[in-house]
Amino acid sequence: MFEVLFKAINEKVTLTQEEEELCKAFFIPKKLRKKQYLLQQDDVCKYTAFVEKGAMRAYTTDDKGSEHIVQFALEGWWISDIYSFLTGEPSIYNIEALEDVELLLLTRPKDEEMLQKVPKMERYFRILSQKSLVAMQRRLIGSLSQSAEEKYTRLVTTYPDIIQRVPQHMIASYLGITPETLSRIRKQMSTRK
Amino acid sequence: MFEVLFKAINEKVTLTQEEEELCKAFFIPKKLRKKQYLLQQDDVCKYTAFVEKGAMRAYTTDDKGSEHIVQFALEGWWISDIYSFLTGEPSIYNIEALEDVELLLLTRPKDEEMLQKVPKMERYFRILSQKSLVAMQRRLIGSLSQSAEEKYTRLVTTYPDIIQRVPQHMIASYLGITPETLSRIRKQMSTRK
DNA sequence: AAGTGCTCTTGATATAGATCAACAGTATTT
DNA sequence: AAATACTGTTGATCTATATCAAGAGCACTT
Repeated sequence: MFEVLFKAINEKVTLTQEEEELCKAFFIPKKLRKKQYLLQQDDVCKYTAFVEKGAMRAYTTDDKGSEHIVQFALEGWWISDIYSFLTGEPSIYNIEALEDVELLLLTRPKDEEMLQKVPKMERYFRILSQKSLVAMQRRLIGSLSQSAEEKYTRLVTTYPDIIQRVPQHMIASYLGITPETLSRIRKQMSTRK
Repeated sequence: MFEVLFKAINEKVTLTQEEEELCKAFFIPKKLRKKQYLLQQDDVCKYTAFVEKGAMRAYTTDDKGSEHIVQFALEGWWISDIYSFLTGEPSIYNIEALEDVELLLLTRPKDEEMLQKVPKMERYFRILSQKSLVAMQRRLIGSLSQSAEEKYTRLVTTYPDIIQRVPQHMIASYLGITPETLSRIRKQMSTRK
């Protein structure tokens, strides 16, 4: 149940056996079936979720009704709307299960309590957010400077597992291009080499 | 010298007088003249900088030679290439003073030492990176879903001070559009209302 | 086994924004 | 005070990608 979580955490900080046990108490295990939602637009994000198994996505819908995927999360990743989670403001995101998933949830009070009792977790989350920030910066620069094909190629090489498990039109939405364009690009790439 | 810094920190965590004094010792004050660089592409980012006074920018140059601005930093902001700073890998960014600036620098060892001695700073940086992450997500979604005009309008309303102090072609670069397009957009907007 | 959704593909056409080029003000430097 | 470098504007043309529309292949459901 907690294997993936502590494996992930211990890559960044080293928890003692006691600390691990302490932490466990704060998480709420939760299963979702494919297509179920952890969070819907305009609700407050009550949980930060760690994905033990399965795949999820976070996306917004803009005024014209088109979806934009902010993040995918496979096993070993965290997903939530931190802004809404921390401020209590309604969220602009939807978080949906793309497969049957097993999650470990933290509520706001549990999160705070855990940071109090296990200060190493403060460090863990600092490192984690800095890492996400770096990745997000890269993605932004990519979206400003790269062609649709370059963006796709980079995604394929950095996260091949996502390509395998997620429908193509969602990949397109993540990259900020239309499904049609992605389809044409893939065709080109395949006939070319 | 440290007014802006501690004002910024105390908005997120509360430091005692002793803690403030402790912290001070870790920072290296540094002045740069307009157009001087704190970091150049391919060098390792040795410092994380807090801007006490002035304005800076971080940018990359892509294969085709065009510049993409990742971040501006006015007084009260932090700037660095965290990735290079934390890993010791060469940086892909340039960090340049846009005006004469007064900085407070942290080296890697000083940073670690400070986190050890003043654990509240761990919390401060965690909160700070989460906030930056949220802002970065917003900017990404904007860049995927908004028209050039919408992006510009949003920048004007969220950071009016940046617009005042930074040349227009850099604003364009930050938004991921050409200077010509920005010029035309501004003209349109002004004649329209 | 037929029906109803998804998911992806392909074609025709439209468009926002890029690129290239020239020029005019303003600052900075010498 | 002249020279040189920035910065922003405007026009003409080009291009990557979007949009609209139709159809084909699967895969669940009943």
